Amino acid sequence: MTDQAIFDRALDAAGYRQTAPRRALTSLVAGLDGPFTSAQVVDEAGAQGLRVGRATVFRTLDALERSGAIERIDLPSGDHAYVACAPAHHHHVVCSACGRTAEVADGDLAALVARIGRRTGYRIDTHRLELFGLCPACVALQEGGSS
Amino acid sequence: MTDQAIFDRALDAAGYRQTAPRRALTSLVAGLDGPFTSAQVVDEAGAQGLRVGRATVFRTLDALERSGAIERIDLPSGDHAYVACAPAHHHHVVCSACGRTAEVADGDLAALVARIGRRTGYRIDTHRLELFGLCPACVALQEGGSS
DNA sequence: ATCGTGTTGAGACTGTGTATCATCTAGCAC
DNA sequence: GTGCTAGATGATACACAGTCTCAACACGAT
Repeated sequence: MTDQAIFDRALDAAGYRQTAPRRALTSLVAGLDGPFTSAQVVDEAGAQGLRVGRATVFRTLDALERSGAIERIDLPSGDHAYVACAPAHHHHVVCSACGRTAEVADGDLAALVARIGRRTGYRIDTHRLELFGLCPACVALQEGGSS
Repeated sequence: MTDQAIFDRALDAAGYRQTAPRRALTSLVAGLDGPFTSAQVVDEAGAQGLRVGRATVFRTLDALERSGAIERIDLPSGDHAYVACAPAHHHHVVCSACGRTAEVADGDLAALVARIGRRTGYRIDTHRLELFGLCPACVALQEGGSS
């Protein structure tokens, strides 16, 4: 759950116009927990009776991504999903049970990436680290339930 | 460039039958350098006059992935690609200019992942690290050409 | 209020990947 | 070698994500 205003401000800052469909979508997305796929947003928009075209959903997600308000991640299944996030460079841990995500500061990884660059001779520009597992709540639930 | 026999052996070991279409495809894939997409394999198969169905290409790539002979990576563009690789857990650095890849041992990352697990409280099962940049050859080329 | 430009929605389109199903064949037992 | 059977194949249809087009529209600057 994120504040819709954050999204709207990010879009505004990136030079995108404030329009009714975009506000409707940022509000919708703000109400979603965990990572969401574009299909999910399209469905949810339909369920809520928003009359926004599919293309607009993709365009708005794209705009949000460009303005740094959401980030695209790749689920282990190969699907693409988005997560709301702070604009700084960081990574996500995704709970494979409930979908909850946590952000992880880049911190130590930068050093590791630099080391890999030295070792392989590659000049590394970008990297992507994604972590999957169980969040504390789901770990507790599993341990409570399966004993 | 990888040895086709490695692929065939991997398939065999994983309990897959040796069939003509599979051998044709492993041979084709063995001749590809760098990461390749399924579309690329389909096209190449057509170009070489192999009469294998599209479905078979997908099935064979799936079989190769399951048997650990190739691994699926996600390009920054969001496309899915495959790379031939050793069966041990590791990561890839992909050259964004020529597509050449290098493998990076998991090594230090394991410690980092453990630390992230402790810090976030997540019980991390799997992770994915992908690095993109310029390989040594392309770095040299760029420096030579752009001065 | 006017105007230019960015945005919208509908639908056509492209491309990737999966499902179906009748046919075929690898590999095994004999 | 022959016959058998599970697994594999290819053609085709299908499902789905994402892009493109284009006429109509509306934001927001003036």
